[in-house]
Amino acid sequence: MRVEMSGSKIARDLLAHYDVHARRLPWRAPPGANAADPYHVWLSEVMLQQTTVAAVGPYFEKFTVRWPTVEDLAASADADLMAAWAGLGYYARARNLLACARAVVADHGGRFPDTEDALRALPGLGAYTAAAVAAIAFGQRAVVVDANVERVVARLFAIATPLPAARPEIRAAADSITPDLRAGDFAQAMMDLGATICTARNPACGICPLRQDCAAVRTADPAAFPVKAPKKAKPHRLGHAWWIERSDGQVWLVRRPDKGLLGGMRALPSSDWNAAPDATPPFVAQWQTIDPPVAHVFTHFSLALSVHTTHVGLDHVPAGAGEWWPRDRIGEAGLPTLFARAADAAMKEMTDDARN
DNA sequence: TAGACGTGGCA
DNA sequence: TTGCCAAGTCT
Repeated sequence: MRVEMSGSKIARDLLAHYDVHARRLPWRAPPGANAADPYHVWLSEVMLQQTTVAAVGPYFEKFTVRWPTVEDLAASADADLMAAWAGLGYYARARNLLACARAVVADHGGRFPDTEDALRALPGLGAYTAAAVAAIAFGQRAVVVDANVERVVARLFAIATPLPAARPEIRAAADSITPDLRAGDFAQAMMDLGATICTARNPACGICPLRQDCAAVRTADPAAFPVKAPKKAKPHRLGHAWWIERSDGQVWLVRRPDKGLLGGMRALPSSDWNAAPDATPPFVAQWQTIDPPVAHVFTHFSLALSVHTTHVGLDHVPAGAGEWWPRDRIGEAGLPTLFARAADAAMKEMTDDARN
């Protein structure tokens, strides 16, 4: 018989703290309730990838009201799902979300598999999410390592190897403190700790339940862990977008190719992101260029998007595939943020224009 | 395996 | 203003 049923001293200290201080989040089972719904756990985990709790909240609410079960989600039209995801970013997640829901229905009878390996085989579930769902929704012992856990573990063990080289070392250390029981609570407790106390900047070591267990708190600068490799500078790029407004108040929208930036999303017609300052418009007309361009920052480059507007008659036939969309209902088109801003700028310009 | 892939908040 | 950061995955 094991002496410590709940694993390491670290796990015991952390779980005791979690029992009192766990954050109440919409996708978590309330205290004392049965395990959380695997559909809710999966949906929230995907939404939370590289995304803050605050940003996810309204989207999780909207999705669970509109699609109460994984079967409902699997039956949704692609365009509806993509539009509902608009604004949350990393749109490959939305495409994979639908593919995963459909795989769960088609291959697993509408129930999520309960092992880490089977979960890992589903679209959009990588090492982290498969472990998190296995642990949180199904109570399996799984080593759940996200950026919070990396930070907490790097500090607990004062791991000086820089990321990403430190990953194997950090994972082994996380494994060593993960309990056999309550692995899901342990994972969530580690993430709560990372989000509220063991934060990236200005960690609150004074109130940390693990300060007695922590190697970094005994160093000059606990916040210096984890050590990170320097980042490369992000390039600046230029693009053009065209706001084509018909005399009946409708605007020409296109759908972007499934792969690549903002893949599968509705958008304004646009150039690529390595454009020359002077673009060739899609057709000859009187174009107004909005000044200044829309500035937007992506993960790997920043963009100055020059927006050009024109009016066309009812007889105008744009080249290529697309659809006319009422400008008054542009908010319902599900434009990603970049194009939503371009649309705002264009509509403001058109209004000012009409006034003069 | 390193780069592609969004967005908003904060210092 | 700029850079960092937030429950990563895919290729």
